[in-house]
Amino acid sequence: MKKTVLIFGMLALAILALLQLSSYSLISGDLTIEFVISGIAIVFFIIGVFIQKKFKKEAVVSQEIDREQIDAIGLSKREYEVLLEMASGYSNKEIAEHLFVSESTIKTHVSNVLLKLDAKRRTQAIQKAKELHILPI
Amino acid sequence: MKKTVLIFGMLALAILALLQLSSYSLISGDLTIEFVISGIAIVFFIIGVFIQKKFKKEAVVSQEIDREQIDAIGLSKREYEVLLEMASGYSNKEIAEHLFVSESTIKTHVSNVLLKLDAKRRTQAIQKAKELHILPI
DNA sequence: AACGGTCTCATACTAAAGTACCAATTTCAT
DNA sequence: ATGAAATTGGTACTTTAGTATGAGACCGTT
Repeated sequence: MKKTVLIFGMLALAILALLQLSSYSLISGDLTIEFVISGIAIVFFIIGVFIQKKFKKEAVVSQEIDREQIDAIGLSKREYEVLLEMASGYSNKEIAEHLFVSESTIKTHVSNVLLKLDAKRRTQAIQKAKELHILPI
Repeated sequence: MKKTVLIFGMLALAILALLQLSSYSLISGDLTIEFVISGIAIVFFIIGVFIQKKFKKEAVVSQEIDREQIDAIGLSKREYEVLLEMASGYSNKEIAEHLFVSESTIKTHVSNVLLKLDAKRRTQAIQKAKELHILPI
């Protein structure tokens, strides 16, 4: 995040410098008008591409999760937490430790998640959850 | 695809027209140099953003799988196939049926995949594979 | 021809996942 | 406050998953 700010700051400076440079070049007559304009066009085109790329990457990574879908399915808060842990690749025992409950409890939650997502295995549940856009990434 | 070509053609024409227009404007002295340059900069910046967006949209949907990563990890062709099936949520038995081999064979492949991805469970393997960009979406 | 790698399959385990039922608490809205 | 839903937990059991080990068959390379 700090990196982004830094890059944008430097970019802004570069743009200003470029504008100044081209104005002076034109006035002093070192370069033709067409050449300068073409240069400007190319540089700003590249900058546009670059910035869009940067934004897109961050937008895609933090893909929206469909909260309406979650309670349309009927997943409770706790069950959803367990689903997230499952999707992260943790075992029932590990999930139990993370959430400070017993493994039995996790098994109950997992079974409920499988029922509600109509899945036979946790891997299938994860896949279905992904298709329903209720999982990050 | 035909649409894309059309858009690009019209864009190229627009760019040329813009360049011509600004040259004439400058020569005839209707506009100041700074104004024209700024205008050009803004327009081309927007064009850059637009084009990048167009390309990205198509690229993101079918997110690239990093084939180099696959053999950097040392996954064989068959092992990767099994990994894909795992990620789709299938059981070993189902994968065996899909690939026309025995469940024993699948177990062997799965074990190898887990080893190579340094995972303890298939869900963890899937998660890691996702982070390594070797899985579609 | 010999070798390494891959793919195949089997047996015999251990470990984890998942099911079925039951039950006590807690939470929360009507 | 009362009832419904959610959370927690347990036992007992079945089913998958995963490990370890060994081995035969195939393929391409040197």
